[in-house]
Amino acid sequence: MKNFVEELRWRGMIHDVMPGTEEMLKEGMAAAYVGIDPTADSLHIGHLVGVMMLKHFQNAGHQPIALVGGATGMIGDPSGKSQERNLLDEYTLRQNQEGLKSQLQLFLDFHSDIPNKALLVNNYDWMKEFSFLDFIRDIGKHITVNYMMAKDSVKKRIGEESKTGMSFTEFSYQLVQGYDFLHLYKEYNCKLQMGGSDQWGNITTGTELIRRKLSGEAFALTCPLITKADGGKFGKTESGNVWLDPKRTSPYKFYQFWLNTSDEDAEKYIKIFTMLNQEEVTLLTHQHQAEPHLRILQKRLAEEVTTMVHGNKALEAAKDASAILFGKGTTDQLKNLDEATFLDIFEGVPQSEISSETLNQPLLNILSEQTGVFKSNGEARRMIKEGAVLVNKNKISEDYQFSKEDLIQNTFILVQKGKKNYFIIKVNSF
RNA sequence: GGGGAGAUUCCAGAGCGGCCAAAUGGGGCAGACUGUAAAUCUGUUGGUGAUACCUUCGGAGGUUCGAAUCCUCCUCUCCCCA
Repeated sequence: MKNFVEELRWRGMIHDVMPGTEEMLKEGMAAAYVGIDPTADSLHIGHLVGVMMLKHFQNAGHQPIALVGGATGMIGDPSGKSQERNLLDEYTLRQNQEGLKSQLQLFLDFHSDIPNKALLVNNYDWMKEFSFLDFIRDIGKHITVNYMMAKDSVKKRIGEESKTGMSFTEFSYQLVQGYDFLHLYKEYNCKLQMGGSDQWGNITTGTELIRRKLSGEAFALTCPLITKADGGKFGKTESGNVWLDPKRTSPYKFYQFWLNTSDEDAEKYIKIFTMLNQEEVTLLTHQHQAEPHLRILQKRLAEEVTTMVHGNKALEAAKDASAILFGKGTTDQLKNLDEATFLDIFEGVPQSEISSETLNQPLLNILSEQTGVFKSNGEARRMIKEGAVLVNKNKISEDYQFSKEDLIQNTFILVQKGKKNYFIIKVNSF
């Protein structure tokens, strides 16, 4: 059995850990859980840290439990939810749960007969029948308001500078989450909850509850919140979240996301998001520092994560596409691609279709109204003036007019908005 | 229940009768420089038939030649007292 805490420690994945956790885990197989909000039917990379913790946990010979927060997710956003809405939500919830599970299987072993196979549970299952009265009597009784108020998450919300206040629902959140822990402790002998550092307060409410109600001992471990060196929010791009679902974020975009991390972040991320061992990471980091322009870390990071999530084939496709788009790709090369390769490379790149007659319309018209490359004529005009718009890799000016000459394989036009944003116009010729 | 403060463009936050599509900062996007990095500098950041017009400053009315700015009512938020 590997030392789980030690493993996370060198990876920089420990923010805080409750004393005794390491010792407890050394005693033998244990169970730990991480909560996931089922707000969508796909994970996004913000979830990945928690998932990786579970993966390492299973790797170390322990049993990982992924808890889908169906109940907690419902109260997380308390504004304006009617009963009807909640019913609908249950249906969505189940679907989301299925989506999440299929993705979690990429990381965790749910099926084999090993004793530490992963589990997926949904707190909605044990919360839905729990009446309010029963809850405040059986659970609320064990935790004082004073204790709950002392939490940072609460203090911040009721303090002087707070501008929004805090509803009772939000206040009770930590207790509901605490109960989850108690429940898993009883049902699965789960003694550890993990999560982001912002979860520390909620987790310790759980351990406290277990101690007061059952005189049991439970533990907490949190990882630092993932940040970017420039202070930006991790996991967001201009088009929103980076999802694991290839329908939401194409493998190409996914690959590009990791490839684009800054040097500083790449050193951190490769430890967190890949399974590479310490020697490999150290070696790669040294190589990278010696020749930073080769971006060894970013490439390896992108390869590892993309393979893990989308598989080898998708990785190769993403790399091919990247080479053509960012390598020394020229207009000629572009035009020489056969249709299959072209479509393959640009899979996931936004597309829109127009008819061949439309091609004769003014440039701005085509770029905004007809295809939605730009939100408005004004935006299109501005960007063209800035030299940010390329057609088939050539810069264009405002008086440019599309013609048959622009069609790749008689069908496609490749429009670039800046260096990184591609767009395909498919011209139907009939 | 009483008293006070407030709701502005993606966010924060100025503006308090015309010069306001609305300062400033952040964020976003783009250009230059580069290594598809960071930092830096520059431009841009409601819409259009663009020296003008249209829609926008919590909602609905009103005053005025003219309102984000004044008045009335409403909705919501925060703070203090009970």
